Amino acid sequence: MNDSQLKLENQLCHRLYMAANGIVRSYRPLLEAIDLTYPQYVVMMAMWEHDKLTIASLLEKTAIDGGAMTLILKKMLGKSLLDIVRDEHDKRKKWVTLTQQGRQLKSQALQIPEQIRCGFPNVSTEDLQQLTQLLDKVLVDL
Amino acid sequence: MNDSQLKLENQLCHRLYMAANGIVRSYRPLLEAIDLTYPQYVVMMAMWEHDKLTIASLLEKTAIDGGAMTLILKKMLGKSLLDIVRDEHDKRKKWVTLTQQGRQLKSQALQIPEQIRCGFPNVSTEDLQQLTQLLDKVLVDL
DNA sequence: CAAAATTAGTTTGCATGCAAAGTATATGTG
DNA sequence: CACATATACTTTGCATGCAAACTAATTTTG
Repeated sequence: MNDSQLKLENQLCHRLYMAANGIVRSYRPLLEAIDLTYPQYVVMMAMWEHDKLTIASLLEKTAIDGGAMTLILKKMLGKSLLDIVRDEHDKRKKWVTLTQQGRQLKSQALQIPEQIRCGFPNVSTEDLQQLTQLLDKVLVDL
Repeated sequence: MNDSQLKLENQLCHRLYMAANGIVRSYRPLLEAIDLTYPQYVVMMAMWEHDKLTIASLLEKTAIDGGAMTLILKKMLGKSLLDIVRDEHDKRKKWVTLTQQGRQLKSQALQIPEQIRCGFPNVSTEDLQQLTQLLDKVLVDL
């Protein structure tokens, strides 16, 4: 067996780990300005796109852990960014909707993607496309 | 402003987030067999490669958070995987070394990279190389 | 050389990620 | 219709990730 395969340098997983943490870290100052954590921002993006979702579909779209989601939504409720109401017919379900305030926050978030993009001058648009395709290949195997 | 840029589907960051969490998750059953968490495994890889490191260089090589590292090393000490001794001349420094047991664990870990690899039939060797290169571009901008 | 700045680690408080157990509600089966 | 399952969430316990404050020791400066 080749133990070069155990070298940190050769671990795709470790590169992903560093890149994912690093990028989330680079969002932090921008998100602080609108008082959101990164997972909260992910929830907001899902909501801005769909306006009304059950918690289950929110979990599916965001890939956030269920247990964590309960707390995240609780925090966001406290900030009046969204409302949560139980489904009339299926009382297990809960519907999440944006408040006026939650909807308005979108205008302040619109500039974030571009600002983040500017922080990665070394990554070209083609690089981005390739990365997207390759990561999707990884994701289908998960 | 184009609000398609705020769609979850278009976020590199979210793909990285899902891929990184997902891959770490796929390590879990294999690492459970040798009683390591993923960050502990990362520390072990660094140690197998270098045999003796200060905590500072371990932090640099693994990119693990300092506060977390203290706890991780404490756990690993408890499992007798490594020893930690204060530097004679610079009493701020601490040296981490592998115990016999820690060194021996490597033989059981040698098969992990290949087993993980097998879990991603959709990702070719070239894909892996490309991903590595692209992630390195991201990493230099962090 | 003494004060200021820096370095190496630890501690603390908060926010997840994750597995597993628990609750409430619905649905499927006999 | 009663019971076993399945579904949608919540709760709990543990392990980080992260920023900031803190301690101890070393180095730099004036």
